Amino acid sequence: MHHEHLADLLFPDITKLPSDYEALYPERRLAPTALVTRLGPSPTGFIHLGNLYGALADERLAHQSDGVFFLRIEDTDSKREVAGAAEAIIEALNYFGIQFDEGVCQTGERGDYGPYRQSDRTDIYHCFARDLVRRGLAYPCFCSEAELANQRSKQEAAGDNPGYYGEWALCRTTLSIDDIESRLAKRQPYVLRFRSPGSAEKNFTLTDGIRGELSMPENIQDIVLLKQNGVPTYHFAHVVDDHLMRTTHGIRGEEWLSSLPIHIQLFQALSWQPPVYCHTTVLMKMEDGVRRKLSKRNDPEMALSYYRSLGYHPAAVREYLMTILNSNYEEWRLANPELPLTDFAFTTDKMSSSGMLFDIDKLNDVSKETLARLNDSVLCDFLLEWAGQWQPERANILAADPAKLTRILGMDRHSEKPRKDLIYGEQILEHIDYFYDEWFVQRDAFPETVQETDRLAILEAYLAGYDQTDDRTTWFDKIRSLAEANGFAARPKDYKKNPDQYKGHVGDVSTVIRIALMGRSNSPDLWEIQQIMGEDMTKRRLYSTIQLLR
RNA sequence: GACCCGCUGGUCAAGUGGUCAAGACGUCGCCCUCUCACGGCGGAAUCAGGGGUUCGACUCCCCUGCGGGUUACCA
Repeated sequence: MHHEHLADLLFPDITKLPSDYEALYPERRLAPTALVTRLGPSPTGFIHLGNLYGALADERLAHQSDGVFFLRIEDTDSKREVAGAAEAIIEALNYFGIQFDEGVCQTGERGDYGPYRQSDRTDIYHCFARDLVRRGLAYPCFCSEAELANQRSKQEAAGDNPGYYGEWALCRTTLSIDDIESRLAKRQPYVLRFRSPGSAEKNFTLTDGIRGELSMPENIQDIVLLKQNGVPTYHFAHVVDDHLMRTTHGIRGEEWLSSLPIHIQLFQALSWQPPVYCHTTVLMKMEDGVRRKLSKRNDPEMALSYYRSLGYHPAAVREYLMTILNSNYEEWRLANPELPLTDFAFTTDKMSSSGMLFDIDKLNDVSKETLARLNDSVLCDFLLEWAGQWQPERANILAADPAKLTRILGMDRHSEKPRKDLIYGEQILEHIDYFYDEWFVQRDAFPETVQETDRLAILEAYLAGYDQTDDRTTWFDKIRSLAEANGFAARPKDYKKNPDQYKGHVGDVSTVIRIALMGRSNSPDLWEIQQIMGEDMTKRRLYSTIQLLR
């Protein structure tokens, strides 16, 4: 009976009963196969690739099953909180195509299972904490930080596991109700601890959505439920929330695997069904020959903003993430190049349980394939928008003639075998900068194999015979004759057969023209480039190079 | 230290007792070709190690090693 008394003592202001909340947040009226998932970031202001990786899994699982995906802000640690972080998270995920159905949003909150910020749910946590106290499953602990530290060193010295459990859980057993009452009267600070019913000898098993059967020893730690300031710990808060918000699948990082016994025990203590936990793996990188977890401090490529600022298309990042998220996605994509990724049947059991290396080469390849499927004007709009945000001064130059930019981006991309050399904004700009006088630079030198006098002769003859209205074959026939006239083979094969008879072949000649026109020896189809550049720029570039050579 | 998770080519991986151990990226070579790109063909390259169980182990069990995580009134 004194549990009841203690509960009243600790939570005098709590009037609602657990059953009230159960009624307030009833089972969702969804199809039995519908999944309810959530993203529960803490608002530290930093959102990384790992967050997006998990969010994409959450999103797919919920939406492909006609379920619900919601955003819950887990702000129980005010020390780490950054103002405006929630909005930043929403905006960043939104950019990469992740939409929430429910929870915290730009304009506040929406949904019937809120509030969705843990800091607004104190009464709810206290109600269930009170219930645990009432049932003898939680108790106040007055041990100070110093006492706990002291105890921990004793445990270490004795070779015992550290923590607040069994014999070491002093406040669990030694405190009488009178003791507690007088300490409370003196306003002595305390935390509320869980009275763990576990035993270290016993194991429990459960099925992880990703890892399958898991067997772990029961939790025996009397973990903290409510901190001194009355705010719940993650352990307690997420259990209450996931139940009341009727979450069916809890996708989270593998760093939570170790505390799974705590969470399962809490669900049992509250007589609730836990969600299907799905513990994802961490993203790592290779450094000095060893695998290392990707860290936000040292690895800029961890930040989502990194990809945004470089101008990776959100669809490319999503596509890459899908390939590492589900091992059969790539195969599916190969068979269905045109389908939206939402047509893919995503499953948790195809997710990897071993730590994977982040592979920028793969991302780039996926990005090439993705951009190849985008039509020119969409790509153009994307590039303009990206540049506008991250490179305003360059954006102005591009935006002056969007039609030209569209043509540039469309070069050689409309055949059965389109070019796939566009990867991300920054790279694309570098790729096409020769179209703009402001960015034109002599990147490559003339080939050594072509004498200086020949360079000049070629360019002079080319300019003299240049006709913007030539079609592609006429134009190239001119180049062939130009090559021959200057002692170069009209066809590379002729040169290969008799290298001694020629100075080089038509390829060398067009390289000279390329250098003059674009400052580089490699480029897409020269004729098409000239068509886009226009007669004026083409002739001007040829002429100024001729001047230089003279 | 203890506990937990993981370990197939350089990378992502398929595989669930019997396979010449898929595929993709990367890499190398060849072909196509005015360069680049695209595409085509081909090559090199993998079951962490050791014990079991079994007629037979990448697959099951144990040990070791390596990597990661947890061990907070952070999440």
